[in-house]
Amino acid sequence: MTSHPGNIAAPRYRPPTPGANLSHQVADVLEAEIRAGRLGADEKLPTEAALVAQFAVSRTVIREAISRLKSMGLVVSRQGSGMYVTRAIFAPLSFDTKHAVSKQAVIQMAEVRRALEAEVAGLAAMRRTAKDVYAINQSIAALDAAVHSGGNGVEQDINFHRAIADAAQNPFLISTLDYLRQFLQGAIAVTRANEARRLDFSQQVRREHLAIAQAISAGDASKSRQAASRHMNNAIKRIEMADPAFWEQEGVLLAKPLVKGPGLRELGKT
Amino acid sequence: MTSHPGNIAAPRYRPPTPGANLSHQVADVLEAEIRAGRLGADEKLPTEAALVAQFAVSRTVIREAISRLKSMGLVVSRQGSGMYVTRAIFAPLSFDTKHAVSKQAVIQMAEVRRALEAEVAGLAAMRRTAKDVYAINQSIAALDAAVHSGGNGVEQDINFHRAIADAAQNPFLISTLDYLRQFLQGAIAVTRANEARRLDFSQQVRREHLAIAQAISAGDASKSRQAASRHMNNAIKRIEMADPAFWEQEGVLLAKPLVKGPGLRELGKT
DNA sequence: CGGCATAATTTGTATGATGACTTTCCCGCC
DNA sequence: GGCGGGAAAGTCATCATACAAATTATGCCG
Repeated sequence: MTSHPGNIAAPRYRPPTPGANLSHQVADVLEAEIRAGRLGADEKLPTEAALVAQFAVSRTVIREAISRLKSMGLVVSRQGSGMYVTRAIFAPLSFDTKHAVSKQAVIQMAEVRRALEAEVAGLAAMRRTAKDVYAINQSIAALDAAVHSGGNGVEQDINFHRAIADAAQNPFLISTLDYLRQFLQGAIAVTRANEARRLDFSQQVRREHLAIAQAISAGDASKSRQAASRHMNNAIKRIEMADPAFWEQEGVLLAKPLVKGPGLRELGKT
Repeated sequence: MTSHPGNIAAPRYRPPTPGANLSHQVADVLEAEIRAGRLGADEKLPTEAALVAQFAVSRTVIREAISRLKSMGLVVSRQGSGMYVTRAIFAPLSFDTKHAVSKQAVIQMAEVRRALEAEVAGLAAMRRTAKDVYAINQSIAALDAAVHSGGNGVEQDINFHRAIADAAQNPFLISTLDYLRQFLQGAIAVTRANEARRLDFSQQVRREHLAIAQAISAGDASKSRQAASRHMNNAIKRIEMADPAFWEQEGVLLAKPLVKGPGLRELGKT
């Protein structure tokens, strides 16, 4: 508490989240209120002035707290009217990876992916259009070409699986797989690098891909599921036998930025 | 643009996200910078003063924009030092449900769940401990008791599946299923309400649950997968034949608040 | 060259003022 | 009495300034 004049501000102590700044604390309290269901389904929050009084902090703090809630989508505000609780109170999914990501974590994520890849393969077999089949075969060809020209084919590998997901016609499966890919991209790169050094590995991966594509093309959902599941099983095995030294380094599977520009020297005044 | 004295503020126009307030726009630009990989791996952002100059807005706006980025986990700030880009740049998963959630969307989400429930059942069969088996059987008993005493058993149904997920020993599967449950909770309630009116439905659900539990208990991964998959398949069918009138109302599967308290009358001064 | 006090820098918080937009309410008119 | 219009109050958005608190840089002195 500061000692500015003109602000009496009865003494208060702050149990919640002691190691954070004020706006963080206020935001946490308000978020808890909203998620708990108090603080109504759709109607308005107390005004800024009221919150200032209740929390005994400045408008700055209140506004930054509200700003957080707005960015979470829990609150919308209309100028001149007030601030309103949104009813879209779904907490987003965000894997907890604060401790350095271990090999075990990658394998566990790959287990999630195994389930989803089997599902999309099965659905793709039932729902694929001629265009889907074409896209899948195209992506295999692109992968072959990339490998043949010396690339690691990570991007093409990803596109292959994405093409299958597209054929499954389920946006939620697609976005969930996209989410997982953020974490597994690094592992994919490692295993493909391994495969590049072992022709037999590379060939086997190609056979697995072809098996999935053919089963989907034939419309055999059960066989597609099996083929995809087997592919992911083997992928997990390949991860496990990857260079142990690789897993030592910090932040293995963190998506690396692709480019590194000049910063935002020229921004803002667009 | 205002006409306050003392702030020259060269004329500027703002193409990005025209229908939003300034802090939102600034936050969007900065977020794009960070996600694009410009604006470094770990080092510091321009100071607030510099951003004020570059964007030609007030410090309030800059701070609220940064506040959003902090709540997203893209930025951390240390008083006296500066603001730093975090390297945890994983975008969280957040299903797009802005258009009224349709029956089709629920079924698609249930497809995602089908894949994951089969996976957890299979893993649970391989990894379950004696305690896990006990917990699963307990949850079935609790569900029976709830139904017998006239409840709909939604909570117990959820606990049953959660017990299985726990046995699978994969935190990422658990959290992904928890995420899905937010959306499907409403649908679960509806189908269970249906089952309550049809004794044969209720019995079949119970048989399906028992089949899963027994397969897990026996350590038969393959059978567990099949049982779980079959259960979810039937669940989807039960959703499809649910009262069509139900799907008319707005925001069907939105998790309803459990309690509704007095608001934050007494908050802040804790 | 090292250590320590001090200054400069930078984020955190508080406060007041103004603009823009919305809602409410009152007052005159029909 | 009802209704429309406009003023007034309420509210969020933005700007500006000041000070506090923490960190970092500086420079003096031994």
